[in-house]
Amino acid sequence: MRKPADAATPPASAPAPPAPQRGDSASTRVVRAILRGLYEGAYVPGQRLVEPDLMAQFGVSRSTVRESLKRLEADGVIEVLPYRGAQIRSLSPGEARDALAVVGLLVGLAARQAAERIGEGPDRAAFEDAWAQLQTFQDAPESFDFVRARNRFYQAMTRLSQNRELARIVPSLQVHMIRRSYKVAGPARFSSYQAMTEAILSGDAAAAEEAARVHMHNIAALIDDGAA
Amino acid sequence: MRKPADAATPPASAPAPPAPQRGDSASTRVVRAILRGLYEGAYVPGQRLVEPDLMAQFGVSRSTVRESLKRLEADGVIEVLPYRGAQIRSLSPGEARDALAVVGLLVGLAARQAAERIGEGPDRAAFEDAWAQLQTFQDAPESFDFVRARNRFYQAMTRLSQNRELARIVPSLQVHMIRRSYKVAGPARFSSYQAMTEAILSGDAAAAEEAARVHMHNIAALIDDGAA
DNA sequence: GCTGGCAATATCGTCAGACGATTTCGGTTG
DNA sequence: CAACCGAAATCGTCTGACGATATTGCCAGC
Repeated sequence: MRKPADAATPPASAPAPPAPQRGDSASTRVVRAILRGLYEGAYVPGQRLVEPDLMAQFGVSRSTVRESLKRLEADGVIEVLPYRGAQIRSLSPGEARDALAVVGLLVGLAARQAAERIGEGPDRAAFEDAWAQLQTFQDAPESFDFVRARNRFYQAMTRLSQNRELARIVPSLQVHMIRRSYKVAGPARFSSYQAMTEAILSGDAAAAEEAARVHMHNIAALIDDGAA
Repeated sequence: MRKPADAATPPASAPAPPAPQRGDSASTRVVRAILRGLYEGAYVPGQRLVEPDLMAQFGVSRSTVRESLKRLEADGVIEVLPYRGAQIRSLSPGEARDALAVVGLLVGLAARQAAERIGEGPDRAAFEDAWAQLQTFQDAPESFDFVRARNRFYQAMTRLSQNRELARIVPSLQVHMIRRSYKVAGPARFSSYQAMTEAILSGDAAAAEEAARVHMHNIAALIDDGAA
């Protein structure tokens, strides 16, 4: 339908069925479907997302497609250039390291404030739930559902921090971590999460911040090993 | 035209003329006009932004209005609730302090990386220009143009850091600082900027980061004085 | 054969109008 | 006076269209 294709259009086929998701809004469904497609490899960095194609693939109008693209752009998943459309952002190893430096600072702040304010809100139970959920993936292979559980874990932590600015920004950072799957043995990874969680639940702000930074530092080291 | 008004609709009149700005896209003009209106007090926190009103005020279609609202939401200027429209975000003193903690971390990182990478790119001249521009406001009263100059200063610094993640996020933080005008004597404020600039230009990463944190810490102190 | 320029095409930004969904408001009723 | 219910307001989405801009392919000239 379109030109032979652009720089990158490898998978060729539709990324996912019209998404049998819940009764969310149409643009939410499209966003989620694209994120899942991204994780599953249906979209690759640099690939262009053309509005007419997305209309056909998801069976929605251009209004909805454009709304979805705006949201994905706000989350840093795609780049939109005027009159040149949207494309999946690609992260070089150096950019991934830079992004992790940012994530590390903010997650560290979230962890610290969460520990400081652990007693104030009714969100403690939600955080414990998110942690329990995350743990169920300990021995499971990396999957999109694990990524979602991890995001919910960070979201619960951020909510615990009661810092609305963090709540606004952190979601837009988590998404990056969808793409690079950091191949690390389950227990090794989970020890970081566990340290963070325990420090937060016990109200030890300094330990919580430290655990978050160590965690991000470890991931950064993995990136350097994997592609440097 | 609408109901007698909502929780807050004080200024009543249109915030600004259709904006005789440059040849940017329509949604860009609307975004800028709303930001200016926000600074000039035409919009107050909590005020609702109703799409039909904005269509009339700026003479654009609803597509454009919605596009603009999405951008303002991504920048944290407004909040959009499903089926209930957009409203100017209000920041309590506590939330302002939280937001400043976030800004402080990120600007600190930007300053540090800018100092580390000062020699690499061709952006040094742009940063010096932005600093020179900012200095012209040293003895001028606080104005929207000053805010824009300050934003360009931070943007230049962020570009200098060559950290694309920061480049993506920092703009969405600057906007907050439009609203609370921190009443502080010119020279006192500018000494912070000067310290940051000199540290960056001389490549002193630690000093640059420290200067940025001190600057944000000072602002936070002003907030606590002003409304605590 | 290669390069520059121009026309055709693809795609985007914006506009106009419409309809159902959801919330909110105001009046009626018990 | 409080709960209920209908009307209005507003939003989310759809359809179709037009000009603006970028990209592509073709052709002429060197």
